Amino acid sequence: MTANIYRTHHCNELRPEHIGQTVTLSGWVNSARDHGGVIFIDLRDREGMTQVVFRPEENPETAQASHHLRDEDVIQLTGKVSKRLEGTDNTNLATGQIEIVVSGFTVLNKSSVLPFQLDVELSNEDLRLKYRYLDLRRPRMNRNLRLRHKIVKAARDFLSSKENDFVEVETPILSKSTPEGARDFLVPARLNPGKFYALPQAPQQYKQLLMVAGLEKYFQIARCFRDEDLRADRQPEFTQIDIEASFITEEDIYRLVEGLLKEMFQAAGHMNIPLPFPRITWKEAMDRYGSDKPDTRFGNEITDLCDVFAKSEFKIFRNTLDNGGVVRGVNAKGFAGITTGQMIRLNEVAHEVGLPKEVKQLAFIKYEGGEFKSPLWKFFTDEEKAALIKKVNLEEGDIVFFVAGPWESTCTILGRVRLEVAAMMETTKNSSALNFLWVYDFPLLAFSEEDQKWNAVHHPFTRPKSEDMHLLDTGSAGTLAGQSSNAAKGGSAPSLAQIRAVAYDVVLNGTELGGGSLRIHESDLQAKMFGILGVSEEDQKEMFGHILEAFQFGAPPHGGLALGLDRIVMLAAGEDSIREVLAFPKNNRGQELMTQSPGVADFRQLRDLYIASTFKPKAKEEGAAPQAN
RNA sequence: GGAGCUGUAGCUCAAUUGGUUAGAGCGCCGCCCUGUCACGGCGGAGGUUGCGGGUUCGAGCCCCGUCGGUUCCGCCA
Repeated sequence: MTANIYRTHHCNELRPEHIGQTVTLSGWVNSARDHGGVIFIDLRDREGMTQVVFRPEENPETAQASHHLRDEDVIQLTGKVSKRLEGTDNTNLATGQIEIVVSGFTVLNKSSVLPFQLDVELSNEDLRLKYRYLDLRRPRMNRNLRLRHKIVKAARDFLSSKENDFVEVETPILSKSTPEGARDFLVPARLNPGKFYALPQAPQQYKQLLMVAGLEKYFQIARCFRDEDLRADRQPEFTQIDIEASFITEEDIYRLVEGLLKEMFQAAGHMNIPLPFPRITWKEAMDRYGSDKPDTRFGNEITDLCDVFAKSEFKIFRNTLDNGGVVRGVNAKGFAGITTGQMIRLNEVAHEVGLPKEVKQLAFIKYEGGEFKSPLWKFFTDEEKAALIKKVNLEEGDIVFFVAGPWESTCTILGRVRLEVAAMMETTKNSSALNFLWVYDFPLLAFSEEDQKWNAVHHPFTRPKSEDMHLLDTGSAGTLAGQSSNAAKGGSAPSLAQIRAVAYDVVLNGTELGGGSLRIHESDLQAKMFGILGVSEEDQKEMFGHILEAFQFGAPPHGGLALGLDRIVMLAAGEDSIREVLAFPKNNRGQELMTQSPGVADFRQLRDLYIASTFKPKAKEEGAAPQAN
């Protein structure tokens, strides 16, 4: 710290070797202990705390004035570093062997009583957000912000190092709307009446065009914007570490990102991160974990039971199997003691993610007290029972949940059940494991029943695997829906659904940290993709003409990835919400409660922008006059 | 858009089957206190139980509506 008129040292600096020196400190009153005579103050700054003492017998006027100090007053004081009295050292304080005997002080700013205490956990998040500048004074929040800085710095340093040599480039925030993906935030363009900028959902096109520009290695700590509903790990504006490089393969990306994440987590104090990360295909992730972002910190994997029930006479299983569906289960080890409430909750969860309404009750078998308990048991033959017990390793105290249906939704449902059981059993509660994982070979396309068309799973610039490239021609407009249902039944006819992308996600403990892909760099292939996605040639020209044209001027093969910085910091900090690692986050409705954004716009502002709001506030009651509050 | 949880003093929470004047801790204010470190002691202030309606002799508690918060589903290329 550089000494200046406010202070010669910070509050976590003075040690016994400073005894005898006259020092000046500035900071906040963390607590005041007024004994009537002698008064103690813990003075706090961002580095730590130092006890200061006011002694009436040495400086009567100063001591008298100190009676009026209250918590969170900002003061500047001068005094002599002294050894504490015998037996009064405080081992909880780094500066606990010394204290400052104050000769004089100034109140720089008096504090009113705070709306909440800084030393007590607060459950009212509204209040925390309204007074965020006070909330951030608390050590935990202060630590989180500084941790975030360290992690970002580690990322910058790693990518900028001589060895990696990436170039940080800023791309526009005022950008252009794209048809695919999330809802855009729009900004009216005053100089172009009737037109709008869109805030970027990601710098995707810009970074690819930087590759065409010959930059070869680009990164950016990029703010991204998506106007969708919020979650604990989703804010309307968030930060990505955005990376793109030319003349590389996915192996280069894996190696780079593994090194990068290791550096970032090490900066946060997590030292044991073995490389390389394990890899799993999307298909296997779905098969075993029912998720494209598996949490591998615990077992209870999904077991396929099609062979066990291949000859089953049980109607539901029979029909499912005959229609190309699957029967699968999850053995929740040691969860036979499930409560009624938990069972109800599990059913809700299963229905939320697609268990058909007709299936009233998630099927189960539990083995408890040497007895098999199940509504289904009576439908199974002895061979089936024996095969089942063996296949899922059903032991005393276990409960197995079953789902029968199409492969993907069956896996998804069981995957959610698996996670919910783990949450109920608090399986990962005290785990410090960091299970990094690559998920690769994602499908390129998914058929949307809602839109009745094929959509890009990752984004429209994603490169199909070369061995699947020929399948791009299997899609012709009239047969798309038919192919989709064929794929859903696990049919083997050539289908757009079977095309794999050179796309990969990096996952940590069941959270997607980021994802990327190799890109299309050929204009004809890119045009073909847009065609499959149902973007008309006219729209292609209008919305993507620049990128299609760019790909005709010597575009290098390229690819990249984006990492969700907020989530990374959240996990590194051990927090459950990214709001805890953002200085000024928004609440569930996208409001920032401290400044009260978003706010209303003045009629003149709107007029300048050539826009008018069509919003009509709901009338409270018929005939009731609107009330000001 | 849907579901769960939730709303009581400045903060964190309590209040038996619906039953007297809605309590506690912390904080705040006043007085006392010269070695504390979450200092201590004594005293005090502070509440339209989110809001509106209903049931009841009686509602913080039950019912309906509404508003806010939060978690999840939908959504998030």
